[in-house]
Amino acid sequence: MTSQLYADVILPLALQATYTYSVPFEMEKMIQPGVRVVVSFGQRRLYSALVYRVHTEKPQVQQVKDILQVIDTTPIVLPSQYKLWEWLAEYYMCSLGEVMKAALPSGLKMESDTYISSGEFDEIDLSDEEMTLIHLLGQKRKLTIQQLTQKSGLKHPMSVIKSMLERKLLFITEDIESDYRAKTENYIALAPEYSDEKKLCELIDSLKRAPAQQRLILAIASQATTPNDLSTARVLRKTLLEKVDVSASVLKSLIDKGYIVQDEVETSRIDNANSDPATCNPLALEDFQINALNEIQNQFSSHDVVLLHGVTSSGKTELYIHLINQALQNGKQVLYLLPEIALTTQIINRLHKVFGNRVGVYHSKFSDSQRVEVYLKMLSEEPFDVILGVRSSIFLPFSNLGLVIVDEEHENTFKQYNPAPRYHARDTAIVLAKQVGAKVLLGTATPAVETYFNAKSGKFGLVKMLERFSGLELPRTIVVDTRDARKRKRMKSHFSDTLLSAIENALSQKEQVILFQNRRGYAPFIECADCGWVPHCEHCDVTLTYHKYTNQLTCHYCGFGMEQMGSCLACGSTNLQPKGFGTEKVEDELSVFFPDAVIERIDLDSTRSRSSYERIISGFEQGKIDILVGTQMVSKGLDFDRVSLVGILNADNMLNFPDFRAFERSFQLITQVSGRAGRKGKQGLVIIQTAQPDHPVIKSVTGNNFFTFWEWQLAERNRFHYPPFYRLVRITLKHKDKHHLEDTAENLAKTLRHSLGENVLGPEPPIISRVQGLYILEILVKIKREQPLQRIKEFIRYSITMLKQKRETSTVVIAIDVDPY
DNA sequence: AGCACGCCGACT
DNA sequence: GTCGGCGTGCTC
Repeated sequence: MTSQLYADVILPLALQATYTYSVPFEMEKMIQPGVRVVVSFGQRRLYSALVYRVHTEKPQVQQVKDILQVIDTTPIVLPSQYKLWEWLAEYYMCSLGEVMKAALPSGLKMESDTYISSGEFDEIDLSDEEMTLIHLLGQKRKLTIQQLTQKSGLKHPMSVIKSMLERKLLFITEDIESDYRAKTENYIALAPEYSDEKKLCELIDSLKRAPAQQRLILAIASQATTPNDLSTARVLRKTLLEKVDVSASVLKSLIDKGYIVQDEVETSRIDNANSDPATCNPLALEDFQINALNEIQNQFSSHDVVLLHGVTSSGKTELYIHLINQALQNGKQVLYLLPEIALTTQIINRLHKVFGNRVGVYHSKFSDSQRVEVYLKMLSEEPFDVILGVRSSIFLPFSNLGLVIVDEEHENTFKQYNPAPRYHARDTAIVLAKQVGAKVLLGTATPAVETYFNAKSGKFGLVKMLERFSGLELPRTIVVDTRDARKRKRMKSHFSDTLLSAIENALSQKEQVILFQNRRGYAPFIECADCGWVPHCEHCDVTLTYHKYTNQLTCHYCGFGMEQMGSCLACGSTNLQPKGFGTEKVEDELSVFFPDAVIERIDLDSTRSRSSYERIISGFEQGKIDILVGTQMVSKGLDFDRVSLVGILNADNMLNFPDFRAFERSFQLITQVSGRAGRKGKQGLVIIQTAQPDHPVIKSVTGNNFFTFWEWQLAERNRFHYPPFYRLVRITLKHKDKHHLEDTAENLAKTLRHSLGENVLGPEPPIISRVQGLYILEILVKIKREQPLQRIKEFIRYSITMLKQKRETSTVVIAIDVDPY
C-alpha cells in the first residue's frame, strides 16, 4: 500500500499560500508540477489551479479536498519558469498566485461560472417574478446569475433566486470554462463517390436546372491540386462562397443531397500572412556597425549584460538582426522585448522578412486566443526560435534561451504598476537570463540613469554607437526663452516668432514639421475669470481638462467626463476661460497662422481607433501632411524622412512634473523627438520653447551631452536618496477618512523609521490623491542599496499585516524600485 | 478574489 | 418584527 499523494497548488488569486489537495489514486500518474488541475475552493467555486509540488506529507488542516480533474497531460509551466516566478514573488513582494495571473494568458486560466437551471415546478405556486425567471430559463437551459439579472430586469433577483433555490425550483451548477477554443475552419470537398471523373460529369449534367449548384461543383473540382485526382479537391468554405458568389443555402442543399462534404479542421490563429519562410538576408552593416557588433560580442565574453548606447538612426535594429542570426545558428532561442507601443509594425515586418516563421509575436494587441497559441507553441516540439514581444513575454516557456534583447531599454512601459506583480520587465529579463545562462543586450539612444550607472560601474558592458547612418547629421538646436520673448512681445499666443518663422521657412521649402506638446486636450483646466473657481473631478482631486472638439471636461486620471457647464457653478458667471494649453489648442491656433498648411494631430484622443493612427502616420510619411502636432506619440514609430523642423512648444510642463524621474524623462523625450529632425544631406533644426533655458536638462540636450546629464542626474539621485543608490518601496494606503489615513501613515512611517534606523529614509511628505471616494496616500520608503533586503521586507510585511489586522487601511505594496541584480 | 456569516437601519 | 446593508474572516 503506497502512501497518499498530495499536491500543493497555486490558485490564480492574490493568496499568500499554496493549498494542498489530495490526489485520487487514478490521477497519480498524471499529476506532476506544472500541470493544471480543477479544484474546488471555498463553498461553491471551482478554479483551474497549477500543481506546484507533489509530496506525501499530510497537511495539518481539518479538511483536505480531492483534486477533481487533471487538465493537462504535460506541464504547461516548466521548472525554469517556476524558478523565475519564485524570484518575482519574493522580490516584488507578491504571491505566486498573482505571478500566475500575470504569466499565463487568460485562456489558460479558467474560472467557474455559477449557472442556474430550473427544476420541477407547479405554476400555481409561482409569483410573477418567479415566472419571469422560469421562462427565461425555459429558453436557454442554463444562465449565469449575471445574465439572469440583466435579462429579467428584476430589481432584486438574488432574493427571488435564493428563495427559489430553497424550494428546489432552481438548481445551481458549476461549469468550469476556458476562454480558449481552438480555431476551426470549414473545408468543402466532393463526396468520395464523385472523385471519379465520369461520375462527376454525370452529376454536373444532372444539375443543369440548378446553375448555381453546378458552378459551385465546378469551382470545387477546379481546386484539385493534382489535376487527375479529384479527391484532392478541397476548398475553404468562406473562399468558395465568395468566389462563386452564391448564397450559403446553395451549398447547404448540395451537402444535404450528399454530393459534397464539409469538414471542420482545427487551424492556428498565428498570423499566416507573415509566416512564410524567410525571404531576406540580414543587410550588410556599415563599418561603424560592424565595429559595434564585434565589440558587443567581445563584451559578452566578460559580461552577462551589455548596454548598446546607439543614437537615433544608428541602425540598432539591423545590429540586433545579426545578433539574433548568430544565436539561432548556435541553436539558441532569442527573446526580443520591446515597449508597449502600437507602432512596432516595421520591426515586426523586418524580422519576419529575415527570420520568416521562426518568429513569434506576443503583443497586447493580439487576441487572447492568439496568445494562448503562441504559449502552447513554445511548449511544443517546434517552438518559435525568436519571440518578439512586450513585457509579459518574459513569461513564455523558453526551453533554450540564449539571448534577450531589450529594445528602448529606458522606456517606462517595461514597468508594470498595477496590478501586482509590479515587475520591471528589463530587470526581470536580466534575472531570467542569469537563471538560464543567457546574455542580455540593452539597446537605447538614451539609457536610463540606473542602466548608465551599471555600465559605468562595470557591472554591464558598454558599447557606444554615436554615429548615425552615413550622411546624417545631428540636428541643430535653438532654445527660446518664452518669458523673455513674452516681455519683448515676441510671442503670439503659444508660439515664439522664432518658431513661427522657422515653420514658415520649412513649409515654403516643402518640408515637414513636427510640433511636440506633451499635453492633450484643449486646456488643462478652465477657470472662472470672476471668482477663480476651477472645475475638479468629483472622484479624483485633479482639474478637469477641457476638450473643445467634444465640448467636454474630462478627468485624465480616471476618465470621468462631463459636458462643459457654460457658466460658473460657484458664481454663475459665464466668463469661463481656458488656462494653459494642450495639443488641441495648438492645432486650433496653428490653422489660423498657417491656413494653407495641412495640419494633423496625433494623441490619445485623435487615435482612439487604430486605423486613424495608421492613417495619420502613413499620411505624414507620404507627405500629405505638412505639420504634425502631437504628444509623445510623435516620438515613437516610423522614421520620417522629410522632417526638417521639430518644435517643442513647452518643455516646462515635462520638467515640472512631480516625479523624481521627470528630468530624465524630459531628457529622453526631447532627445527622441529631436532625433526626428533632419535627413540625408540636410541638417535638421530643433526649437525648444521653455521658461527655464538654463535648466540642466535643456543645457545638456542642446549640447548633445549625454554624459554631463547622467553625471548630474547621478549626483542628484545620490543627494536626494533615489535609485540606483537607494531602493524605493512604495506603500499605498487607502481609506475613506482623510485624517485617519494621515494618522495611520504617520504611525507607519514612525514605526519603520524607528525599527530600521538609518537604513530607511523618509518617508517623504506623502502624496494624497482621491479616487472614487477613497483617499489614497503613498509613502515612499528609501532603503540603502547595500542593505540586505530580507530583513527589511520581513519588517515591511509585518507592519502591513499589523495595519490590516487593526483594520486601519487596506494596504498595497508597490514594488521595489531598483534593479535587483 | 468570492462568498458566508453576522450585526445595525428602513420597510412590510 | 424581517430584509438587506456591507464590515470581517476564511478558503486546502
